[in-house]
Amino acid sequence: MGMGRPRAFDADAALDRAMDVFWRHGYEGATIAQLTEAMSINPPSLYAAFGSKEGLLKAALDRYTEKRDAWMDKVLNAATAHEVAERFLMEHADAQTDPANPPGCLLVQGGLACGTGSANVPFELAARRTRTEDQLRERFLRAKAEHDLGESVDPATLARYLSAVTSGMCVMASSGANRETLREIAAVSLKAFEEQTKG
Amino acid sequence: MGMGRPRAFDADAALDRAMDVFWRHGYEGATIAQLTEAMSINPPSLYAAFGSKEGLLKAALDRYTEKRDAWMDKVLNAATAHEVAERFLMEHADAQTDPANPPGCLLVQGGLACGTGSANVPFELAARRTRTEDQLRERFLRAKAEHDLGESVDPATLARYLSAVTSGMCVMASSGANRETLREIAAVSLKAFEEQTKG
DNA sequence: AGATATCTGTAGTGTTTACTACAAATGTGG
DNA sequence: CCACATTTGTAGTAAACACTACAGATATCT
Repeated sequence: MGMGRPRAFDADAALDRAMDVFWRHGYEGATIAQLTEAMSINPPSLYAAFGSKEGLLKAALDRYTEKRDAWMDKVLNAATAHEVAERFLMEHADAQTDPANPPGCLLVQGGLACGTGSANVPFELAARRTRTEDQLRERFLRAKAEHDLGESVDPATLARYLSAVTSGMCVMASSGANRETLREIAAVSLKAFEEQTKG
Repeated sequence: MGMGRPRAFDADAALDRAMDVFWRHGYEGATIAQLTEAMSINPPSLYAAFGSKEGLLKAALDRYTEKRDAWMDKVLNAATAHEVAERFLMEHADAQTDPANPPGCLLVQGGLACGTGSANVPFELAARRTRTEDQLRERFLRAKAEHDLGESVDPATLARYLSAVTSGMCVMASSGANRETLREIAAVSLKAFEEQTKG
């Protein structure tokens, strides 16, 4: 028995195109027509490969997470907690204003509030944001064990603070804030981090 | 000549209901059917009073801004820049987790990215967010003139930082962060503010 | 080569969307 | 009480939406 006609498009390349559309217009604002055009495929190919619009989003998010993990590894591998925070903030400022991508971050631009038919999309995005926060907390926990951070420091608070600041930078980037502006915010935030780790 | 049949609903009360729907589902996620049901009116009444879905959003935003201005007055009337920052952050933590409203802030939940047919909605929301930032900057400029803030302090940076943090708190509130968590973030942010105003 | 399994492109499907025509209702001014 | 101006409820409309039936194309395996 045969194995069927092979797929004529590269799924990962197509996902990169879809990612861009979701990023720019949000989940609900992105239409199947826009997605298929960007991916250079027809609707049946999209549905055969990803099942549904939401399935496509999840696949795109998986790919996004893949890239983000590689990026986070470099951040988390910094020697000290302070340097982790600095890299995290500054790399975010740069990434969110990278002209190669739409402004901001897909995990925020994708949609914070959706219609009743897409109610779980915001949850899906929130879960992926939480992942980043978890990674930071784990790293700061390790820093505490290594006596890089003091006993009185709460890793969860630090992680949440950094997560909140970068989410806020997302919002500002989406409304046109430039790289310098975001770096400025990152620099001020880093001072709070320093102050928090002293106490 | 007569003045026509009078309107049978209270426009401001109806706008409060519409605000809630936009807040909970975003601009694109909110349907006319949901809006008319929440407002307890029929579509023709909605369109006669507000022109279009986008017109309704703007009217709801005007009402939101009205309430927000009253709230900001109390914040801006604090004696010192430090107290302004403290009130701004803490009041935001409370407001964004007020059970009387959907979580987060309408100006962020409304929609950061929209479809091509609603492309100016994100701009409309961004403009209103900028207004708050402008108010803060003006207040810090005054603080500088009053020697409450030092010569080397940049009011624009301070305002942008606070704006970024509260936007980030919005994102976290929308994904379920509770009041204590937001207050914690506010407290850490306030330290950055203090540190920034010392330098 | 033949049978089989999957993909591709065309051309749709039913549903939901924002929005509205129209006639009845209800007020004001003369 | 009557002409007029505006609102209200019913019942839609055209367009856009996510999604798919189907037939032809293209590969693999025996």
